[in-house]
Amino acid sequence: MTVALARPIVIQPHGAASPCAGCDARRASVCQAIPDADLARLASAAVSAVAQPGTTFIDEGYPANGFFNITSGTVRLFKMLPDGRRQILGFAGTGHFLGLGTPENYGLSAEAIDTVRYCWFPKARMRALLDDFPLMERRLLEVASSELIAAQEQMLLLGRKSARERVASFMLAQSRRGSACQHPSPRFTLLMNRADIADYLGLTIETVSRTLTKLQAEGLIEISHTSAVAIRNQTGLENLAEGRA
Amino acid sequence: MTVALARPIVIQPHGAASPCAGCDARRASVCQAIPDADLARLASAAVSAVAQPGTTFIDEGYPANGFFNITSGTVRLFKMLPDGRRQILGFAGTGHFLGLGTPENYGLSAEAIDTVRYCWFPKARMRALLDDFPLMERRLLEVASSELIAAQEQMLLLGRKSARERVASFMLAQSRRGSACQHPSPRFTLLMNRADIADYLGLTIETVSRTLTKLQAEGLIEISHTSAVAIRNQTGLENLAEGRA
DNA sequence: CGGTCACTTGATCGTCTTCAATACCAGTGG
DNA sequence: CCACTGGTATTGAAGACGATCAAGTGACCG
Repeated sequence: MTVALARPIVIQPHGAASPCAGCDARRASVCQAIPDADLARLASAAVSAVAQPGTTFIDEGYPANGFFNITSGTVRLFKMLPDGRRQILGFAGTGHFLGLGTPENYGLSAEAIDTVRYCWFPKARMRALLDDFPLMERRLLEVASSELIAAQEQMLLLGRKSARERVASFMLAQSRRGSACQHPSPRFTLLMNRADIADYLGLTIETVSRTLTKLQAEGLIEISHTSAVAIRNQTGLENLAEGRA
Repeated sequence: MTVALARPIVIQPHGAASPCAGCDARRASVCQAIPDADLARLASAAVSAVAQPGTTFIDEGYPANGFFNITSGTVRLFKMLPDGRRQILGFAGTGHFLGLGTPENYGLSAEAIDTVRYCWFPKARMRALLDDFPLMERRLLEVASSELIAAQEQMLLLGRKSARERVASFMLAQSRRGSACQHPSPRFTLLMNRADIADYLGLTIETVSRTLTKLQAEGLIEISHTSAVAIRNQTGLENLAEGRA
């Protein structure tokens, strides 16, 4: 079951210079807790790397030796059963912090969907960083808390929603992606394939496909080229997602 | 939809004396992060209260005005859909900390299964406590992390396991309850009814009942008086729970 | 003893899965 | 230019698992 460990290619061990200063992800990540003056310290604690599409860079069950901060690209996080069944726990994009809730061994696997760049923090250095910058620990607690909320929402979806409701919920969540607290955009691109969506929603590829076709026929959404989505009826979709329809 | 807010009965506002010193839950809770010398400070930040069986003391969607630490009893945590479908997210017992991941409004509801005693920390006082005892914040991060891991495990269960596998997983989890890192005990009592189990596992009462009957017939477990359980075949149950059977 | 409540058991039904075929698209080479 | 290939998505038909509906059992209690 366990896939061979594909080791990431290390690009540049962060040096005394400060690559963090110009990091696109910093604003959106836990690194925002580190003041500008200490960026060199932050940079020296991390190593940046790249994972090619399809590469697994965190393996469930393997010793947890560090933390990850995604600086670009998209990652699927998942758990597997011995017979190959897969449950995708979430998708991580720019600014996402991985490795939380990892006492000894990683509790999930992470695989690059497209080309993924990330910073890797060895466990000990992360510990030291947290000791010096309590604000970062507080930020981490916020992150963990919001992940917990998201996980609970997903438990409701997986345990109690129908296929239609799951797909509707997913589409709405995707439309909100990126646009933090702003207005969700009615047009967006799916970053993952049907298999990913199915394994995220606890369905099969076929059911996802059928459901999407149906939602389109009903005028709730519109899909072109399998990944370009437009929300046509926001409130209709919201009612469906919340089981009010 | 929303149940009328049943306000908890406040027993004693913690005073300068220190009820925390003799608290059974302290060892198992985030309060262990507070040194003995500062127990008075801890006690003055909290108010202890009791929730009668069936009482809802956290309401999803309502303003989050504080945190809870369970000192005795068992609580069901859940989310609901407008039409009444319920997903139980977990059960909280002695030492459990509630209110994490709560920015503005509570993201879940909490209901006492039996008589529940708890300490309530108003938001502001909790904030102050965390500022003064960074160790407590660290402890909170650990708690949040382990809850996240548990939630992810449950997502796998809800999304990808069969009814048999779910029930088997649940029974094993229950047998491990309490006995932290010790050997799981082969005999235990279910603290919740069939409806709770069903709503926790994303099944119906009938399916849970049927499945339990079958597992019993197969000699994997034994149930007496509907709530006294004995594990008869641990490894068989484990194989089933992990989908290896 | 009737009533309630929680659980169990049975019969039928529906949703989603499974299995299988087909469509679609990009890339490759004749 | 077009057949060929491989990967991904769609569509169709049949089947299974769990849900729903309904009845029955047993414990507890006034």
